[in-house]
Parts: sequence; structure tokens; C-alpha cells
Amino acid sequence: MGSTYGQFCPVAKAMEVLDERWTLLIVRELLSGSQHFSDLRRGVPKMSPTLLSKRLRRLERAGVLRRVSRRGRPVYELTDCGEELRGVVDALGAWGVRWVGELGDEDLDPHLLMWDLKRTIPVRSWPRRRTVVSFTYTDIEPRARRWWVVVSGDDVDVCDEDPGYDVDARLTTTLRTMTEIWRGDRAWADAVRRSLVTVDAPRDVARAVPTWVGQSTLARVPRPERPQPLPTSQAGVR
Amino acid sequence: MGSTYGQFCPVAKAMEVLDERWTLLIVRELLSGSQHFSDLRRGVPKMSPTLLSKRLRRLERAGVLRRVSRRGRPVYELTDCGEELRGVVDALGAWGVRWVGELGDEDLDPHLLMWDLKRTIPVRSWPRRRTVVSFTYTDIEPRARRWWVVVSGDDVDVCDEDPGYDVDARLTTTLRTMTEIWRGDRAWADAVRRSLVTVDAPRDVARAVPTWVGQSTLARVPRPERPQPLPTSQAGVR
DNA sequence: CTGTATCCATGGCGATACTG
DNA sequence: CAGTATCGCCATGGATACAG
Repeated sequence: MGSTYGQFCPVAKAMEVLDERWTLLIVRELLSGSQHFSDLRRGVPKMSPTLLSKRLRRLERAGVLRRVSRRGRPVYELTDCGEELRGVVDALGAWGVRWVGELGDEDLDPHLLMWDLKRTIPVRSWPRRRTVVSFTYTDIEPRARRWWVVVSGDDVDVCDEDPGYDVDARLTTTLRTMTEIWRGDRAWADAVRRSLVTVDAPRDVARAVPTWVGQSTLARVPRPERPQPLPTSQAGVR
Repeated sequence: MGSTYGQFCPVAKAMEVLDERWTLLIVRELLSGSQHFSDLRRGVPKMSPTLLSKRLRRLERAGVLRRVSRRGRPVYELTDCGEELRGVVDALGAWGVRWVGELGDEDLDPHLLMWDLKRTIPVRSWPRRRTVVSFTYTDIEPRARRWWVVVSGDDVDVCDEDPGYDVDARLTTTLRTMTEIWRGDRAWADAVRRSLVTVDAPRDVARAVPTWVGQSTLARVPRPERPQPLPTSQAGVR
């Protein structure tokens, strides 16, 4: 058990299960479709496998998820109890996107972004024929700078090395800008206007690209009118 | 900062602020009307004042609350940002009451229960004249066994020693049963039928008492049809 | 009443390496 | 691929006493 609170209040009882570090991020991953240990690791790459394993066990004991073997492969799936955490995770996400907007450089991660991008690509908006868009992030180390998204039919592939196909559109931007766009902090139009993104493609393709690249489901949560109170700067010592 | 996750995901950013132990319970207290340091302490009695102070400071920095002085007395109040955590707290409470129902003896606390009771007494259901109901918990140490709820007009008082007024109804039950009733885990009618509660009062008063004693706002959250999966028993070692 | 100051033990968690 | 095994640090937070 995560430590107890000694309170009968349902919020306290819920937090006994959920307030440990990483726990709700694992639930988030399961809610968005991850099933295997390796999928989960990709979703929480900064977590050690030992700790991930421990959390999964604890969540199993709490009745949130179930570990089953499917075709000889372990699969983690949410129980009804776990499914119902969607309300909690959604509420947290909506609050977070509204009130905790400042992203530090440590929060940016090209692998995570491309993984999220892959999960939210609206394939139906893409041409039926195989279509390739390349991403170049100008502000990060060469290793993770270039990516290719290949959509053919209903299949989406994200590669970190050139798959060799013809490229229909080349996006060039910073990791930060692409992240902001995906989160819905910044509109495509705004980014293009300010030249934070360049789209190298025939005019009609260039116009379509923003509809090809998806966004977080939280992107359309309306933002507070006043900007943040104080992000982390100021508010010094008392 | 509570440790960071290194993720741009809004859920992760939210949890950086909220996943530390006690944090959301403090928010819960503020949401239910506590304003002063001592009120908050009463709501989270197992927390040391040092730690409470630390959390309040962190929440202030995060923009969730504001510390102001009102008539020379410090007051903690939620900002818009903090107010909006109501959605999160409600979702957690609803999930908790449905899926984390097993209460250990450590979770029962007469002071907390009476404090909650006081906050949820539906004064409008009581007679206008001063009315007194006594509570006796048969299963706990003498010190916290007897309580008196005094309602006169719109004022509610809860005493742990005899205020000396005539008593209109005497409830005798266990702390556990009363807690279950307040949470909505057990219906009044059921408790009475099973003789888990006795109401010593004239017949019409006895009938009214269940409408006098309030319940958690989460009490009417429907419970899952199947009982819990596994509370904490079983699910042994792997 | 509204906090601070200190002290200490625990265990959480990060890092790394390794196994079936 | 799906985890386990170890190890060691340091921060968390519980307890207690004290101050303005």
C-alpha cells in the first residue's frame, strides 16, 4: 500500500491507491491503449523497469488492472474499476493543460512526442495511397532530429531513420513548437505565420498537413483568459 | 517542486503539482470551506503542522491558493486555478466511494466524522427551535464516545461534552456504522432493521432523525453491481 | 492561534546490471 | 521481450518541541 491516511473520506481512500509517483501515468497509458510491458515503458521512459513492475503489481492488487496471458504474451488490461479512472485522468489532464502550461526543456522529448503523434494521427484525413511526412527538429541533438511518418491505408508507422520512400511534405520546426502544437497551446496558423514551422510541400499538400497531424484530445480544452498566475519564476523565499 | 516527470503530457504536469502526499486532501478541505490553518489541521489531523505549512506554501507557489490576511488573521483561499480542482476532487471521490469501499479500523475517526457531520447537517430539515441529538459510539474509547449536536436556527454546534440541554433523540451505534451511513455505504433503514443503530426518541422524532443527519455529497453515487474485486485480502505473493 | 525548528529513520526511487 | 536483483543515496515526512 502507498501509505495510508487514516481517513474514511472517499477522496483519501482513492489517493491511498493513486497518489504514488507514476501511478496515474501508467493508468493514462493503459487508457490510451498500451497493453504490453514494453508499450508501457515507452510511455513512461524515465521510469525504471523495476519500479514499473512494482506499480503494476500494486495496481493489480488494488483491482485496477488485470494481468493476463494472451497468445503466450503477458497483457495488462484495465478492469471496470480501472476503466472508471478515465474520469479522474481526464479531469487532471484538463486542469493541467489549463493551469500548468509552462514547459521546461526537460519536459520535451522527441520520442514521446512521436509516440503520441502516432497514436493520434487521424488516418482518415490522409490520402489513401502511401503518404510520407518528414519532421526535422532543428533544436536538438542529431540522433533524434529527423523522423518520418508513413501512413498507408490505415497503418501508421513512425521511423527515426529514413524508410526510403518519397516524401510528400517536409516539416521543419523546433521540438518545442511541435509539442505546443500537439498540446493545443499554439495554433498551426500562428506557428506558420510566425515562421516557427516551415512546410516544404506543394501548396495543396502544405495546406492539408495541419489536418494530417493530430493533436492531443485535450488540445481543444479552452484556456483561461488571464494567463497563468505565476508559473515557477518569482514567488521567491518568504 | 514535487519531483518532475520530464513529460509534456498535461496529466504528468498536473501530477507534478498534485501527486505529493496530502496535497489533494488539503485542496478538498479548502473546497469544502476551510479557511484557517486550524480548520485545515482539523481536516487532516494526522498531518504535522510543519508539513501542512510546507504544502500550503507549495500550493501557493503553484498558484492554487492565495494566503491573505483578513481582519488580521491569515486566510487561505483557492484561486480560480484551485477552484477548478473541484472536478478532479469530485472524480476522485466518486471513484473512491465506488471502488475503495473497505474501511480499516484505522480509517475510522470520531472527530473527523463529527466534523464532517457538522458540515453537512441540513439545518432546514430541523425544527426551528433548538434541537439536540446525542450520539453514543459503543465501540470506542470513552473519551470520544459521546457527542451532542445542537441545532438552533441556522447554527450547528457539535460538542464532545454535555452542553446541558434537553436531548430530543439519542442515537446509539458503532462508529463504523455511523461512518458507513454518512458515506452512503449503508442505508439508515438497513441499519435500523439490523439493529445496528438504535434511536431513542418519541416515534415522530425517531422517524425524522434520518433526515436531520446529513450525508456525504458522494453518498448517492451509485455503487458497482458486483461487489469489489479484491479489497486487500488475498492476491498473495507471486 | 499560526506557524517554525530540528532531528531522525524509513523507504522510495533512481541507476545499473543481469536472467529466463 | 518481460521482467528481477541489488545497492545506496537522499528526500520525505513523522514526531516533538518550541516561538511570536
